[in-house]
Amino acid sequence: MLKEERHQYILETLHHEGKVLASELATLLNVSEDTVRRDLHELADAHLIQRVHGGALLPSPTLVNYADRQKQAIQAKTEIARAAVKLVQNGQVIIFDGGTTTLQVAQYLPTDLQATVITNSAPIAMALSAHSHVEIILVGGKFYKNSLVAVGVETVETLRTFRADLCMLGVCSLHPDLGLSVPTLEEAYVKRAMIASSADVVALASADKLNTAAPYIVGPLRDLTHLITEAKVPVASLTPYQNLGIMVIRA
Amino acid sequence: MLKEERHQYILETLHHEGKVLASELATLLNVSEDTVRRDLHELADAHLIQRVHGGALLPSPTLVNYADRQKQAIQAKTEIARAAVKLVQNGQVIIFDGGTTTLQVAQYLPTDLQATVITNSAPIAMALSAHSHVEIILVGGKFYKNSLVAVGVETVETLRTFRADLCMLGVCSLHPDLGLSVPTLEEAYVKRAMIASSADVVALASADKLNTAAPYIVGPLRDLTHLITEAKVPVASLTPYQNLGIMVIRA
DNA sequence: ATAATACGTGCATAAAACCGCAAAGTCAAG
DNA sequence: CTTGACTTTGCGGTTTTATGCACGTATTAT
Repeated sequence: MLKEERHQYILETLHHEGKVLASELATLLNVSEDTVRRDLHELADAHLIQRVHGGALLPSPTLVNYADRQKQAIQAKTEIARAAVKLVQNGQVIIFDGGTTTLQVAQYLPTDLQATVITNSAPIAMALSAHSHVEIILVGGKFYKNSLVAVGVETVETLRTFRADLCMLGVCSLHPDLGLSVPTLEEAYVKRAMIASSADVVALASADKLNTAAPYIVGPLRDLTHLITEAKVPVASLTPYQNLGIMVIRA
Repeated sequence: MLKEERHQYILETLHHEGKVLASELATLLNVSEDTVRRDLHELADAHLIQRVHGGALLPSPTLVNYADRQKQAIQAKTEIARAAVKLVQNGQVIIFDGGTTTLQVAQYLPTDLQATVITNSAPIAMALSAHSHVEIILVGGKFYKNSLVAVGVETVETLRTFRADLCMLGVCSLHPDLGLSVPTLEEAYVKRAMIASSADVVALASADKLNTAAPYIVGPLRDLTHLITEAKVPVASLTPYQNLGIMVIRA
């Protein structure tokens, strides 16, 4: 295995996992720890990673914040992401919502996928730039700094003009009676527009999102066609969703 | 077997396998390793492959590319950026073009700046998220993977609806007679729209951009009000720009 | 405080790259 | 067909690079 391949691999896993351990990399890549250390050293010199005792972290502070959140329940999110990826097919038009979970999905899409992706999320657009056969439409608007997505009238109006096969929706709160809800009004409008423009709507919800509610209601549960959540969620608590005809997947 | 055939074969396997090893190719093609090395060298010169110790990889994917570009000539870029930052004032509406130089400018903006930034660049929007008093408008459109900006009709139309005080324009090629030019048609349209919507236009051009030209003309030099370039550029070569009334700053 | 782990450096080795040269091959004009 | 200019290729020798190992030091954990 070439040095540059290892570098590539290290950067990829780092972006996926949020951190890497020198010892793990050594066994994973079948090289001595010395070599891994040298690799990490070089990457750090190029400011592509942040070297720390025992391994490395993501470099930029803004990314790290984002990475922090990403680290939380990484396990769960990657599993949800893997399950979500199975739902997409070549040739589809897919709307991608913002958020760390949907970003995971984007990163796990096969690199040779042919599709059109519509998104209001800057990180997702950037992540998908590596996929040479994916056409990316960035939906503009007022930029919301917390979640790094565009929101507002323009975003909603633009989303309306599309007709997508699939929508990957990051979910903040989901409740059998109250439906889908979010913490800000703007996000509610945007998600509503995404749902309205998509044939199928896939909600990605980690366990802690289930059976909670937030101030602004996006819409009723029957707007969703699929719900992907963690395996640890008890089957019983998912029956209300299934009863509404939602295809529930426990990743 | 002819040289061109080998080149063809090397490119094919590279695109198929993702990498090639010099040693493998030598046995596979029944030529000496020296010959293979010479082949790889030529292909690398033509930027068709990325030469590494032991073999070659695909020419670096976009994201890495972007990071690379950001690394190069950091020194010059930060100086240009520092000079550019001095031109912005509180309360202004500023259009930010994409590109690594303008990204530097964004990063060097004082964190307490109060302003509205309009941009079609995902990295710039993300970078400015750290500035809590800057309102960010992300302009959407077809996402161009190379430079991580939105382009296309929608981008241009949206840009037209704004009226900015200042425009930070990343420059590809600048020539006293031919004016401002860029490598793609789409970018030309976008930059033209940015210029049209701004009272002042600041061009950021490292030394190697001066007195060069690219296929697509954005417009004449008199569209610019300011030109910021490196200190190492000889004063004499800047007089044609000054004669047009452009305020030239050597950072 | 002490053990365990991780780090950095120098060194040895093997592989890969580079250099110059001469042999072999290619091509076109006479 | 032959000659001569040019290109391409392989070979020997040298230099550079990559990697693992040993060992002393630094950092973290118990």
